[in-house]
Amino acid sequence: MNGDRDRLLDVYRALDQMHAWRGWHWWPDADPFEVIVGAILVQNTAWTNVERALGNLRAVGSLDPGVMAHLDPEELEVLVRPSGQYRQKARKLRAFLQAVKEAGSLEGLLGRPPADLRARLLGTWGIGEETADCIVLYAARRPSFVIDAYTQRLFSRLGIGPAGSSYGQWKDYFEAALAEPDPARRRELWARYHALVVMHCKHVCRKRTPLCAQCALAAGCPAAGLDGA
DNA sequence: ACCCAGGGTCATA
DNA sequence: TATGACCATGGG
Repeated sequence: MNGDRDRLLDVYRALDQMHAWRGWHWWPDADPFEVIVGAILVQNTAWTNVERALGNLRAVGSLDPGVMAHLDPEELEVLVRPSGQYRQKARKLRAFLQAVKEAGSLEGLLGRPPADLRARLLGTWGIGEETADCIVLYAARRPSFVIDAYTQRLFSRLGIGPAGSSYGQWKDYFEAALAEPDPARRRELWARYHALVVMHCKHVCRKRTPLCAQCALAAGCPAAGLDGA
């Protein structure tokens, strides 16, 4: 529906005006493999912890699929330990490296048609829908809208969203409402949209300390009355 | 001493 | 399909 698109673009512009000053120290232009490692390590984890783990990996030159693949599994666990759930995360990284191996190369894997790539990622142990979409969007740089807990929380508050509540329903809703004829423009809009949502929720629209009265979205946000005395 | 963070898997009903 | 236990570190 066209009204949905307009509402989403209004929110987009509001978020952009609020957070553009923060700069773009987010994934959009980072190295693809680093994006993928970050996407796996950040699962249910604070980003500051992920930065430590990425720092460890960088320090030993392992932010490279070929190098990481030759690490001792136990050594990999030690390196990613600060990101929490370190045994699971190390196993997930090795599962992804196996997928790379089967595809021949990282470029070969990321170069597959987006739907094919997404299916292959979902077939990899430790990669679910959100992580797969992050990889398609920010590493392979193809359009695929990312849904996360922030997105559902923010837009539920604003009374915007699909009929159902499953990941696929949210994804389909945003992709339909924010359609663009040109794939490059589509990817750009979706990438920036998700980045803005994350920035907004990290800095403003947090669950325990809603600051909606100070937020440009306050007029449409039911949580606006929760803060203040 | 809690609570929770940019999820995902597995077992159960 | 849907809910719950589990993973585990570090910051507030």
